[in-house]
Amino acid sequence: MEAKQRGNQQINLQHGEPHSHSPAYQAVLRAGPRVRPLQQAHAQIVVLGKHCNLALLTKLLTLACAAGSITYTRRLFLTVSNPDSFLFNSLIKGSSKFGFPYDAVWFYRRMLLADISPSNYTFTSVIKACADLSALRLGRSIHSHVLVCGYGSDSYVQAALVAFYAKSSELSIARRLFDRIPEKTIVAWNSMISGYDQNGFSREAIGLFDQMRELGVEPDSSTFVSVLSACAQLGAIGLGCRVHDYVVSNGFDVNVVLGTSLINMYCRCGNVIKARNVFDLMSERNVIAWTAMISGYGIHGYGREAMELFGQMQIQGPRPNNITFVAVLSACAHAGLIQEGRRAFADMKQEYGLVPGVEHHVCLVDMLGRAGLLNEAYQFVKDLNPGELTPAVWTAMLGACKMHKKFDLGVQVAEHLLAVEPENPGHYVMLSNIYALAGKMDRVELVRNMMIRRGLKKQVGYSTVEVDHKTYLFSMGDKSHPEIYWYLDDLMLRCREAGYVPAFESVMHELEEEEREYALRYHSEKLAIAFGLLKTSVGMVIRVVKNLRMCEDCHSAIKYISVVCNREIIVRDKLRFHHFNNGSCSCLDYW
DNA sequence: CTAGGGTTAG
Repeated sequence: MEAKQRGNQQINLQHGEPHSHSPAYQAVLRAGPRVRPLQQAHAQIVVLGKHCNLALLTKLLTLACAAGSITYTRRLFLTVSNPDSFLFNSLIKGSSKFGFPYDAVWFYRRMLLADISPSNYTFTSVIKACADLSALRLGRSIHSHVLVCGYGSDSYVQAALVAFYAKSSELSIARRLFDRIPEKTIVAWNSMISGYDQNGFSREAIGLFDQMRELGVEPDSSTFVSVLSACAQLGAIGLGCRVHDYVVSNGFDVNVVLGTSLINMYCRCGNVIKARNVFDLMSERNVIAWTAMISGYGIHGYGREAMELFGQMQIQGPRPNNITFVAVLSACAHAGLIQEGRRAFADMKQEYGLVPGVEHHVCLVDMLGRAGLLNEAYQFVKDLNPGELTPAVWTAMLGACKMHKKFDLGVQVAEHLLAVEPENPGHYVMLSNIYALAGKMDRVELVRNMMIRRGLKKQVGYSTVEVDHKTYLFSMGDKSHPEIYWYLDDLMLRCREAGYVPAFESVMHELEEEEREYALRYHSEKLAIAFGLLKTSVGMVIRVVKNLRMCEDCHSAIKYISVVCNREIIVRDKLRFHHFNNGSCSCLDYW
């Protein structure tokens, strides 16, 4: 109320001359969001004896916050003798907006201690801070405070609460709250849809989007961003394209965020050309947009295109950051661009002053390892600081050992990993695969028993394929579509006639000899491809998404399938894309 | 003389 009255007064002042501002106020305005000038302006305020003027101090504090110096903001705050609700709301808003959620909460507590009642404005900001922190307990208590203060039906507070519960992984609470909103704003819908998406529930995100459309609620660009992200996760290019068409034909502005999600969607659904079209048409491109496009080339194995774009970025684009270099290095790793990768890693440190993290080390080991430079990879690992020797780096080293059948080192690394992360089933699978490659079946058995004793299971692999805008999911030995089995049996026979030889060593260790070919034959990606071939007409591309990495046998089999059926098959596995056509794969067996 | 809420990309 107090605020409203003061707001009205402000209207009367609107015709005042700009120079009616006091010198102290002008000094604050001139300083802008920069710490040093603000300090000088503060000194002036004190000299002029205006240090009790709350309006002036509020402006000063807001700018200090915007300048990114929360320490200075807090110091200034402590000099204010009797802060009012205006000041607190500005501070809470500023800290949560500029990335200081802890301070937002701290100021909120100070506000309560000062016996000043929070408003709906206060709550939206402090709930956002809780969401950023995933601070479930705190958020819950603030939620009850919201109800006590009578703001439970404020639409802004409701949307913030839905987002908060979703970001704290409490999706059912978020949903219950959402369902109870009688008049749902577009932001409430967006909060719930993005909540599903961010927690990996892509289908639920899309389902809610459909429901929203059925009710005639008009989506906005933020809705599209979440839906496109869900499409990207699922590889649902059909829906992705429809969203894109809708955006274009309804004249939505493709801003940086929306453009970047389109790029990401097209790349992860297998269409880099369309992604590049979107990139070229964007009027504003920031570091995130460039990085998305570079990473898109990388996961398709188009290393040269990735490096060319990166080169262009260095000349006329925004400054690359750590994430850009992850994209660049992994593009090099997947395309065998060793020299370029080494160079980029050096530039990252020397030219850009960036500090490589775990991901960069993993990329480098991966790159050297794939290329067969095992000694160099191992030397690189040994040269890292003890603190940088993370399991992820060793896992990359282990992958290289397996790929190049480096038995002794592989066993050594795997045993180290088992000691450090005994709960990670992936390490056991790797170790047993290495033993299997070396023909040490007694050891394979040993590792398998150890895994069982510790109650560990390997991750379940599954694949999806899109037919007529619907996605179908398959897991190994899946019996949901019996009609594909005879087809697949026949198909594999034709592949064998064309020269395909099953790679038995790719089978997981727990199987008996005679079961092996069947286990291979019914891998989820083969089932999904068989289904796709059966249900789509000649000439249509088969697109499959797998949650894990493809095995070597499937990779070889699919090359033959592409010949025997004369079809283009695109498989996205956990790491990258494989475009199969005419008996070869775009990864050139370099994966 | 002060703020003006919630959702969104690598």
